Amino acid sequence: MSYNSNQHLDKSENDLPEQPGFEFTDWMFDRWLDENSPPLVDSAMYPAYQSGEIEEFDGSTIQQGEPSSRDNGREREVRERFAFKTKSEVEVLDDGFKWRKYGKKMVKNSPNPRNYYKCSVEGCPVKKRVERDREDPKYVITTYEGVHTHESS
DNA sequence: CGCTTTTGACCAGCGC
DNA sequence: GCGCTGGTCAAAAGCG
Repeated sequence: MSYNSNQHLDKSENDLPEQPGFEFTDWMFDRWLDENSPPLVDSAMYPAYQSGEIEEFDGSTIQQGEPSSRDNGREREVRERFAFKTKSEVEVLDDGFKWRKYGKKMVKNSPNPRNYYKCSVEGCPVKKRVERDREDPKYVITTYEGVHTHESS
């Protein structure tokens, strides 16, 4: 497969999909945000990722990366994580799942808060994190963590 | 009424 | 140790 994750898709805000029930398409792009970045994952892969059809990208497993300096040799729970950036004025994008917000934090180096959500379906472990881009407030950064154990809606 | 959101408290890891 | 930071909990408030 050949996804071009670095390509900045230039679409206007009018191109935002209808809600509800929009699908992840190429108007989004994604990337990991910290220096311990796991491989880039194109948001176009999301549906396949979600359904478990793919687990790899560019030969690397989509997960939380190798133990980094932060892990300091300890065991780390391996979870899938998945981030992308979106041009949007609304932070909460309806992705077909039901989310319950459970936290809000101010992050350093940014005037913007970060919001923590959890999937509210029975025992579903998926979490998501939403924040605005530090230096370009027109963008919203969404990070999914985990895989849904159920269908959407 | 049954959920969600809000919000400060709490906790654990890490650097000093 | 202590304090900072990022992540989570939970009690109360809010809303359909």
